[in-house]
Amino acid sequence: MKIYNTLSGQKEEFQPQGDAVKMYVCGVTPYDECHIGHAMSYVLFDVIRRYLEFRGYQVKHVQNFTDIDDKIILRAQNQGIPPQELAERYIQRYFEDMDALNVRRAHIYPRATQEIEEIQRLVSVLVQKGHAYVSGGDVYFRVRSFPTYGQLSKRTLEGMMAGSRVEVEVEKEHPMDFALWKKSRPGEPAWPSPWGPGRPGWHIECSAMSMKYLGATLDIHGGGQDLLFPHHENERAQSEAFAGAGPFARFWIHNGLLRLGQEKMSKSLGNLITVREVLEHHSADALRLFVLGSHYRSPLSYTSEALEAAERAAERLRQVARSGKGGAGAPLEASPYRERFLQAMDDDFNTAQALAVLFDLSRDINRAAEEGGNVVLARQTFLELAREVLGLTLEEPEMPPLNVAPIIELQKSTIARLRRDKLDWVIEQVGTLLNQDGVDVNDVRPYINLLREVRNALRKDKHFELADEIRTKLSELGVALEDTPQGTVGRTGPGHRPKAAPPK
RNA sequence: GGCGACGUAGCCAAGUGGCAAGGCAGGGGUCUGCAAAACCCCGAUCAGCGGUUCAAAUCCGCUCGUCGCCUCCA
Repeated sequence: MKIYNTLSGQKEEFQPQGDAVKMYVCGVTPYDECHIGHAMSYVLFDVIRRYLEFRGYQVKHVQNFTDIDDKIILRAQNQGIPPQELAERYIQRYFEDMDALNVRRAHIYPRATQEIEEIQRLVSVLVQKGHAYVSGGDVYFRVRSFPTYGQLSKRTLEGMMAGSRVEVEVEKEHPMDFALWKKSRPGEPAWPSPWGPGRPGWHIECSAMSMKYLGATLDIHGGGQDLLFPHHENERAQSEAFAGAGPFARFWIHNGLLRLGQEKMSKSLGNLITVREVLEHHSADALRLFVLGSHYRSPLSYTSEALEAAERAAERLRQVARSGKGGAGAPLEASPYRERFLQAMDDDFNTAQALAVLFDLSRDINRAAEEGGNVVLARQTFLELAREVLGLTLEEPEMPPLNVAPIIELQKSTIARLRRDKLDWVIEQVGTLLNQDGVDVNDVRPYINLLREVRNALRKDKHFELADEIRTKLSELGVALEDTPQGTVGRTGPGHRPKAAPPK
């Protein structure tokens, strides 16, 4: 298995150092909703973890919450609530969103505020070793004490200075020195420390937490490309300076960033689309397919059209998951597809190619089934790869919120016409059902089923005009009816909006 | 200004030296009462120019265009 390592700039053969793969992924700063850039990143690392596990590795996955920082403090002040309350709220949101996306939970979710002691221990040692110094209640890391500073992000101290957007601050020895510990201002959260009351700087919490839970050398350290500098560069410097040895991480993995239009989607630009918003209109499978359809190191542009295309692609895969078992003919041999899939994933997690294999397999399963071949085992392979590795559920999308009134209306008009056609036995059934009261969205399903039954009866008697009208109207309501040799099936969900949708 | 990435069919997107994956959309068929689904058939010489090579989307150079990081951000 080869993985592209940001540090070396090339693909390297991956082997964990011990029995378990030690994987640390930078988590969120919980002060706002998760947007789909987060979704992209965590879905990718979810697939990476899933694949490692699929390959037989035991994975220990740690992901942090940086639950104390300037933005949390500021926003909490604006809302008049304690910072911890704000952080807690968005941590819960994070879990809800990621669960909805079928992202496996990490084994440990440490939080910066619960690791203050460990953080202070690191800072103390760095000061002792001469890698950090105290300045007016702050503690700074001395970048010039770490010879390979800049190696990860491929830049030099000189180069960074040349940009000269760096503000020169008098209390620092070097402009690129960064805070390990920040003196608290009045009203801000503060913890007592040898350097006075304060709080951790950004970066140090990740070093403290990763080393505490995973040891001095990680197998994999992941995050978005926007964290490469300064966050990861600094993390690496302080961690290796602390340990007095390296590497801090054997493989650095960075995902490309999600764009909206021509720009990066980011909190600072305010061009956010939240995970929640997307899941209102699309299935989690569609979002995963959208993300996995391109390479994780490339930037990806979000458009609603792309999501809709992914939804239809998801529907295609679901179709395979739920279709028949084929016949008793020659079985479809799935191992070649499996091989190709693994080969793609082994090459730096080429999910786009792996997905192409899955689509090839889908087509061949359908074809073999049509020709009477046995596709039971082939489908098993298909489901295993799609579900376990790519984290797709392939389940029917949730019933969308349906407007009950038009469906009842449709029933009534159907009944009226049935009367005309003197199909008394149907009327009786429908009438009985209509007498129920307390109808709400959750009671819609039986009505649909009833209409389907009515329609089938009509079809049997060749009343196609009315049968088609029922189908068309249901379709407009977001309910698809498909006549198959096995009978009529009804489906609802985001993938079933009518093709020629009425003006939105 | 410094560093880096990218530019492949209508759209999205793999492919890094040897006849250009896959998805969506579109056209033509098969099946079906009709639809839907499914299956079959149909599409690009890879931003432009020059070079290396028997052979380049794939290597080198230049040009044009887009984006990212350099400040908080997955």
